[in-house]
Amino acid sequence: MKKLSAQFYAGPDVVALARQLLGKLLVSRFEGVLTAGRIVETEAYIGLTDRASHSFGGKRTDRNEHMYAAPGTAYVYICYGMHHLFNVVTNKKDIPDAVLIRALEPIEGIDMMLRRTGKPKPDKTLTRGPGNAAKALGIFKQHSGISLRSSDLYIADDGYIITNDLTGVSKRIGVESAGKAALYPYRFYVKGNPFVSSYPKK
DNA sequence: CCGGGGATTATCT
DNA sequence: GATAATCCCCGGC
Repeated sequence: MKKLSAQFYAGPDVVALARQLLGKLLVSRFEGVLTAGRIVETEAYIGLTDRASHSFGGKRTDRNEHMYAAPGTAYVYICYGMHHLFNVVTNKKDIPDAVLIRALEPIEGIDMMLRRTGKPKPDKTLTRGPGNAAKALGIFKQHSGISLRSSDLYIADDGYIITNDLTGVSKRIGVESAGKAALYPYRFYVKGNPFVSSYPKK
């Protein structure tokens, strides 16, 4: 099991990277406690040209500043006033592409995840959805800007493979107001996995 | 299982 | 003052 390389995050195609992050392990080691989850759902945001992105058109504010950081940086922001959402910055510095981690399958440190989320016992809602996933790993807005090559928060490859026939693709969730961009097929998920936040309607 | 609506506040206009 | 890359609970089927 090894941390993803700086070169991985520097890839120029954020949509391809979102697909490749499926099956990887997101690991946090805050306060000496290891918690880890397998990534089972992601979404790509193409910073400059994607109306659903916080950095569309080159918009740059205090809130989204870390989208412009070096590849392999964490971008965490608060949504709906209460949820902390974790993203992986990719491409080059000053190109604000990012991948939103939408769901995890709990792997390690489940007791700690329960304590953080206040849930009485593990169930499929523990790490389902981007707000829950970040909460279970103890990721908050204050972690925005830290490197994913650090020892506190990183993504690792343990050799687990998500085959193409297990990979689902759909439009992104919660971006209805983004016009045409709302229909782009930039969401990837592991078919049949109970921690995936939702499945496309028939 | 599915859809509707309230919660709750940082951020931007 | 309005909006938001969400979640949970509730009711209906």
